[in-house]
Amino acid sequence: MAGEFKDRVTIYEVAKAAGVSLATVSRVINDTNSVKEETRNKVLNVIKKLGYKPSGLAQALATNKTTSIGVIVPSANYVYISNMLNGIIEICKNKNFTVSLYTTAHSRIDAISSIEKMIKSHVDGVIVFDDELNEEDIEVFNSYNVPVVAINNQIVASKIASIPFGYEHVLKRLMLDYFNKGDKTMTFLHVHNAGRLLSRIENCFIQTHLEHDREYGIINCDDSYNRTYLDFKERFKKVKKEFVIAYRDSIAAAVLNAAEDCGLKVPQDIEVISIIGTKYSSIIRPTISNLYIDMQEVGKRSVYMLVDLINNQLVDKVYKFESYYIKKDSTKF
Amino acid sequence: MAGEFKDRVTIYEVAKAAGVSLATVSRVINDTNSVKEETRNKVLNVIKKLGYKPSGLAQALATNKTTSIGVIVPSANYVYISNMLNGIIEICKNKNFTVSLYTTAHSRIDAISSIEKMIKSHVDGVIVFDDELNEEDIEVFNSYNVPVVAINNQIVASKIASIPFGYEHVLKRLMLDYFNKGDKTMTFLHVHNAGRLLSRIENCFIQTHLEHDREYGIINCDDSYNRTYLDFKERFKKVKKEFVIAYRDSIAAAVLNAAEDCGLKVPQDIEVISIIGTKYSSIIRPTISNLYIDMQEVGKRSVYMLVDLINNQLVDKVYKFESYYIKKDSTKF
DNA sequence: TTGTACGCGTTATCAA
DNA sequence: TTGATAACGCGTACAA
Repeated sequence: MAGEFKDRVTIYEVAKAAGVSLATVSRVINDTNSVKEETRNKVLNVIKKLGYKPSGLAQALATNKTTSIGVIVPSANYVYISNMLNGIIEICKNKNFTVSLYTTAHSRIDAISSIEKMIKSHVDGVIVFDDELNEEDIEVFNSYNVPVVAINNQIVASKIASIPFGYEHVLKRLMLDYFNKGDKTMTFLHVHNAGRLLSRIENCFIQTHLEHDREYGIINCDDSYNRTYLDFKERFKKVKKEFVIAYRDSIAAAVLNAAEDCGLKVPQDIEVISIIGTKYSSIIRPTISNLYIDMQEVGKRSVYMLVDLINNQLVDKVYKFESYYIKKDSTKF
Repeated sequence: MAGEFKDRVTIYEVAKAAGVSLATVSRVINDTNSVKEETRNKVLNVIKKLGYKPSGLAQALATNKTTSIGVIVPSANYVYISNMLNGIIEICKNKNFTVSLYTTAHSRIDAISSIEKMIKSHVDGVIVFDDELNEEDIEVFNSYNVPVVAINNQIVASKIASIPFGYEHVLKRLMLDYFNKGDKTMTFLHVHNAGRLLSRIENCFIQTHLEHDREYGIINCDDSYNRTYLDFKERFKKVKKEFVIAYRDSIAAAVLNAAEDCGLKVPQDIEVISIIGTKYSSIIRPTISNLYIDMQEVGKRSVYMLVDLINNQLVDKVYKFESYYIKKDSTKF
């Protein structure tokens, strides 16, 4: 429609204007081979004058490398995920990779379609932190020769590396310790469809209680601050003593706020821990005891591993992150 | 190195296997023109059997469309930004666009290099929410014919749309109201290099005070919970009455926590508002009065506008988001 | 309805 | 040190 359309400058036009062949221009761009200083400068000047920028598309098509990676997560809206994302992006900047972001919103359909799109777009590698995708799905990438780093998921395959999280060990020790010194029944907040990590931890929770012949509670809870707050305001009308294990800080905060609003004391009456601690664990009052993994570091590490995987020089395909317990004011110990 | 390299299936192999020309395969893929039902099925079967996925690169090179957009923000680590990001991604999924994410970390060098990369990678459009980039920088995109939606930044140019934020109006009314009913001096937390939005608001703050011949305070503060908390713990040894205007929830929380730890009452002794409210305004206790804009909606709107801009059918190039005041427990009014 | 041939903007191989 | 020229994988007039 608009007549002022200004076409992209191509390598060919640069060559013409500089009076050389396009091969020479290509050499200058990639400073490969040797080009006479004189012609190099001539070409560089023309490039600057014309505002030429090589087409990443054409380069990618010719070299079979896009220097872009795909990242797939359930949502960008969780603090621990954006922390990870930030780590990923930071290292990608150093390594000159571009990040394409895909979210599943806990929908398997979205997850599958994301895989399709990534393969179509020739990403050089993929970082997966999403429970909608199982081992089989991830191996689809491999069949298209796309390396994958799977976070919170231990998979072994040729072009797949993984970063598993260690929560069970710490949690179990925490629980055993509490069995000795604590005075409350522990209740686990089960969230429907919240992924494998939470399930694993829930299993650990149950298992440990069974092994030691202890009573425990499990209650369903929405993955929402407001719902959980309301549920617990109701619950705390009857229950006056409880140790609650919540998935995230927001959920833990909902329990804490409900407790306070019901006149219960933390940690005397109610104790709470958050499994995935973030900086909000220290901001919210009372501060929330939590199991911590530095997600920014996870993000960084995942890129390091992926880049090595892409270059066929990754030695150790598994890099485990152990969580550690940070005692704050929401628990006694 | 590894011998098990499996090349990508191309349209040509599909054509050969199906006994048709590659043009026909292309037609089937894009269901353009008419293809006989019989041959279509034949081709589709081969596609499925071979696991063929069209190369986005080649398609993009041929059609001059990448169906990908670039998003540039200071960081993925702020809650209000990830909210926006989530909105952007959601609509992009609907519209079948891929999102490439760039962060500047408040570095102009990073910002400039992001622009370069986006242009190289042929993004169909860009969403800019970053103060490192000024009007001139953004017009670079235009010179390469890349449409831009600028958030929190009103720019007029042919292929640029903008989403300005309205804070001043609400803030001013709030202050005037407080001049009448309030009992404290207002202090503005100045953050070095925090961008135009905060500067604008600071100006409004000063201006309004001057106009009404009122005293006011401005203090420098780091964009960090911990630093701010420590600073205010020190400050509240002397200052016992203050109305503080903070940029974000975390910073506001730092002030609130410091006040509490100094034995000051909120909102009797200390009042606090957060300019960019998020869900944490309601989670943190006391809850934080704030100026709210639904950043998820901003994100969605920005994509709608960008897509229209790309298709040359955007009618209104400016869509303003007005903030509104949400009164919580950290202020009296 | 189908096939041929060219173009998209690069890199890379081979000669010169 | 340079220049032709063939890929790279697709879309699309044009012709059949």
